[in-house]
Amino acid sequence: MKIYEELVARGLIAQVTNEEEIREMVNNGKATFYIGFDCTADSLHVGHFMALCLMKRLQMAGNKPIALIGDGTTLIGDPSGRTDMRQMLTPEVIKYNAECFKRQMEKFIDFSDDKALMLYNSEWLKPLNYIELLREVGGCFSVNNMLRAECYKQRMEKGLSFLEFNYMIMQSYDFYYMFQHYGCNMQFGGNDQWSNMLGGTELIRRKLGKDAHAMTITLLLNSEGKKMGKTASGAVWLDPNKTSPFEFYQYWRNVDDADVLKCIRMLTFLPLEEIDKMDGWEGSQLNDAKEILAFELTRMIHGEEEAQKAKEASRALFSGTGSSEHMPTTELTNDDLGGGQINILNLLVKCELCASKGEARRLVQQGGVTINDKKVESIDDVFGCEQFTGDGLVIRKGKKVYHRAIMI
RNA sequence: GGGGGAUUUCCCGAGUGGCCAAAGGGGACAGACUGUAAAUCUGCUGGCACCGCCUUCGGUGGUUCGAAUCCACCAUCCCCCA
Repeated sequence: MKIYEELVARGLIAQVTNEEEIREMVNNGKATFYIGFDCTADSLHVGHFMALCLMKRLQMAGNKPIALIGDGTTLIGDPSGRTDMRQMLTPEVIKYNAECFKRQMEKFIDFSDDKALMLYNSEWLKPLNYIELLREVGGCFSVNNMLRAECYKQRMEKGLSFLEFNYMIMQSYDFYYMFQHYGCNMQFGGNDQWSNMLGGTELIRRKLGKDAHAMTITLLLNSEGKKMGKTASGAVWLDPNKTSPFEFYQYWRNVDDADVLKCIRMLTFLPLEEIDKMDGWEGSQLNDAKEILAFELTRMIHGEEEAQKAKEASRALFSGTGSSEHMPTTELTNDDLGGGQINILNLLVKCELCASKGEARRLVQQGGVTINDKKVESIDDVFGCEQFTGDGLVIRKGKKVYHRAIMI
């Protein structure tokens, strides 16, 4: 099976400009393609990870990836999929974020020997002169068409500033520029980028009379149609300091039954034959598939060792043996235990398991807190400092959240 | 530039002078049931020293014994006309 067919079989491809030509290109390693990354945060997240995987798959098939760090476009802000204007980031923050991205990508994509490129679009966007730009490419964009684009449509009611309206032009210019200077003949991106990407192929066709291609990656949606990779507290990050390997593992261990196989297919590098076998799994057997998914992804991002640890910690906790070794831990000091003891409510707040004492009170009253396998019955329970020595206390909130508190 | 409308707690959305920490829904969280799944049912959802007090209804001032509600100005957004 060739790479293009594999991508289709994995359900990764959403839309393409010209299937025949694209298949021909990628299957024969003739594509130089780029994926843009807007540096709006200081770490990549799961959505980016899909893009990175795709880059890697195509790179393995002999194609040349360009990771485009959008430090220039981020100055404008992409309105796609947003109902509000993005917060404006300062150039310093953008620069810092771009560096963080770079470090994470290098672990994943092989940039040696020109096998892949990393470019920054500020390089060519910043020197642009307004009048010159308008004269050069302004005529190639039809405002009528732009307004019909899906990414702007949803903003027509809420309001769209001229600043954001220009995002498509900047992104198109990126493609146009790289087409000419780096031989970049294809663009990849999330399906929500489709209209922006077409802007680029259109610009190249009008200005240069040449064909360039675009292809979008299926957005990873769960069975309810929501974007995956998000938790209540925000995105699932690849940076272990922002989302610990254990949390990362647990996120995937907990996906809905309906989504497991799709995730394995789209995100892991397991051979398709192996995945097809899992397709027949049902009921609680799917738990094994979830474990495989969680392990594979954790391994790819945090390495074999961390993945193994996360898996063991998870198994230990949920099978009841309660190994506290890899659990998130809060270290308490003497100050926290004024008078040699601490109240259950303060303890929960201190460990950041609850945002306020009121929330902690509620939680305890509803029977949602267990300490060392014993349910906390009263909001007046207190714990003396001697209980925090050694392995400390294992606090369980609800069914799945484990936390350890120790004294230092 | 002119005219009309909007801004409510995580989100949507009721509320037009006291009975408002603010209906209803969604989401989140917890309990029961389970397979660390889904569905369902129940509870819960500003803070605290919790039968009481404190801080919230875009911002700032004002009217009033009392304001999310009335007035003035400012900000942001939407619609219509240019």
